[in-house]
Amino acid sequence: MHQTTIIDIAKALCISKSTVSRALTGHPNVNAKTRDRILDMAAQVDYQRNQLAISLLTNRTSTVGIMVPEFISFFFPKVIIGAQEELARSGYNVVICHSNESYETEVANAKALLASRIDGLIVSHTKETRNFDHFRSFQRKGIPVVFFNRVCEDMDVSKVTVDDYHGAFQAVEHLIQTGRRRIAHLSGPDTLMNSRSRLAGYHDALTKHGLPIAPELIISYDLNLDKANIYVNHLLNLPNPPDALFTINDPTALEALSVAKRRGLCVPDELAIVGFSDDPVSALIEPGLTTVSQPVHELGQQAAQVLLRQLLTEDNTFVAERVVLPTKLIIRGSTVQTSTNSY
Amino acid sequence: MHQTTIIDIAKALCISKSTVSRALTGHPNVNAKTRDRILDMAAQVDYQRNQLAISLLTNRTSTVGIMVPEFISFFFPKVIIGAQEELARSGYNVVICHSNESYETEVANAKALLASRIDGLIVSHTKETRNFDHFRSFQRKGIPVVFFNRVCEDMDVSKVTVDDYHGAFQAVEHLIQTGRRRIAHLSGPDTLMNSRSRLAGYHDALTKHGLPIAPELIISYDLNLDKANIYVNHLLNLPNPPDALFTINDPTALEALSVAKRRGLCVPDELAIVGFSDDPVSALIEPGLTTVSQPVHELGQQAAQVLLRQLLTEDNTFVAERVVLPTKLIIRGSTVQTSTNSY
DNA sequence: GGTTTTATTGGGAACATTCCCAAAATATTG
DNA sequence: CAATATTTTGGGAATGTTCCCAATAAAACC
Repeated sequence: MHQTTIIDIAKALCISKSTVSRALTGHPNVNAKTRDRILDMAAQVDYQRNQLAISLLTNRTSTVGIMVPEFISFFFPKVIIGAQEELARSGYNVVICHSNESYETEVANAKALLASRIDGLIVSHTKETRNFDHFRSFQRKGIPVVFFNRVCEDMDVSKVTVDDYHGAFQAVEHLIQTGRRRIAHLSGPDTLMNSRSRLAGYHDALTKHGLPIAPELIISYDLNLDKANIYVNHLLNLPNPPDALFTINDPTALEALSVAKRRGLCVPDELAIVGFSDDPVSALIEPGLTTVSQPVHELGQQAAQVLLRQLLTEDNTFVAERVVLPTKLIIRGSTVQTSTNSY
Repeated sequence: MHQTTIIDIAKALCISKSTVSRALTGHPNVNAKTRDRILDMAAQVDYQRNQLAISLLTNRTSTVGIMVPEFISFFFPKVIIGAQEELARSGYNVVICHSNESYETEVANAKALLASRIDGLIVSHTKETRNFDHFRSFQRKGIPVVFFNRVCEDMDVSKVTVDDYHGAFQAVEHLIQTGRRRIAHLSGPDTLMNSRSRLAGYHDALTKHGLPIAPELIISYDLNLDKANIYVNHLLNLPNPPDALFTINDPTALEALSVAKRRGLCVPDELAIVGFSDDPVSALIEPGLTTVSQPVHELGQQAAQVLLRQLLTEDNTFVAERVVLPTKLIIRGSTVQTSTNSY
């Protein structure tokens, strides 16, 4: 099926395509009467410009790609919305790819985005990603890349994260200050920079307060929630079990909470639990989950702003930016006995 | 910055662009030796085909647009994933637009998708949408449209939904069978077809069991969660308050649950609550929320399959399909006293 | 070795648009 | 009214690719 083009309009009105183009793009050098006739005709045939042709000619798509590993959790959608709002303000469209935590899919998505000639890329990589060549392709071709949340250390590109180290440090310090001494950490895979940072925060908080690092209390897992309860049970079955658990994220902490309940453990008295992210669910359940909240929407905004700055720097003078947003410890019933269980 | 083209490769090897094109597209009529040289060179310069040029020429983008009103809740992301899996299998890319429940944004998104020449559209409209002309544009231009979840009655296009009427009917019947007599309904805006269907199911269940329709117990609201508690409180403040509440969706039901708790009402004894959708949170809270679950992932799959069938029917012989997926009532503590509160 | 067949290659149109430059039409000036 | 200035219009190149058709090169046949 043929879609109406400016040539169709030109023929119908017996004028040249140049004039039609001028009228439709709002160029001033066109007679008012002619312009009206053209606009009328365009409306009548429901003309829609062909962005493909324009992008091909101008070598700009006004489209930014956003790649995320998943978007079932609240986190990535909210980041995307933050970024999108910011990008829309500057006239950029967004195409969203989710890799389903699969490296293969991520590489395929990268190729597709490259072929579709996006102007920039905002990305959080999968937990499987060890090789970043598919992202370096963008860099080589002069397409700005901004990493967020899960960033690649080795690439000289802009990165936007929250202060994972400090958030974890605060969380663990809170557990120590409320009297816990055997604090376990259910960590993420070491492919993830934020996972490593949180582990470092955990480590340093213990050390600062003179507590030993117990390797048997540190478990790194692949974020596959189905397996979380296995690891939590393993920890609780230890001869000398932990009195507190700091997890890589809230879903894991919620699993832990459910395991603790199933085992008849009293939370927070027998086991204190702290998550990371402040998932909306964490405030709804009982006891409420103590967690490290991060400015999710702002994360997206900042990533977009950094990218926009780079898109506006046409020459190659742009230097990679590093943005670190603050986290905040939210204390709820999973670490501190609350007088009331109501909301 | 200039990206490598087949012409660059052709010049470098002193051959014609036609031969390069043939080699890269896997056309058989090219000398094996020449092909190897071309593929080597392409790999060396990290050549990426320009999809814009190909799409312009072939008049096909192999891209499907998916428009949703929001994607913070678990529902739409999961539908999108279902659809995307299915579409990827047939070699289609997906571009996702969310309208943030704004009609203006929806129209703007539709224009952008039209300009970017998507091959097909899967859509759930905003709660503000009363005029569907921006979707008729696609139809007129021969671009297949499939509505899901929130469908437009007046358009002759394919539609995929769950059985909202029956789901609501079952939910209300369950409330009646467990002894409730004054059942309130917190409904969605009447712009939404599924909202109207659920209201009809509520209505007919009451009628079937000889219960009166009490207009003061039916409130239609705009799904703005901040206001939900106002309406719930209003209902509970009635001289003759309801003993059960059926809500348009789970987030609303969760708000109601929280209001009931704040008021010191015992759920389910003094107030039974049923939601719709089976949000993951509904199983985690206490009491668990009784709700009507829908096959979310399958909804996306089916929408994609219907669209794919239409995309393969090149002539105009395709007739609109209507798919209705079954719902299932999940009974939890918010309507029936459970012996244990554990998971 | 010449002729026919087959394999391989190159040239150019087409896709829809913008933008530059020249041409034409109109308006302004002396 | 002629000369000049201004407005308005049209023609054509360019964007990167595929595909058709013709041209060339190589192989096969008599």
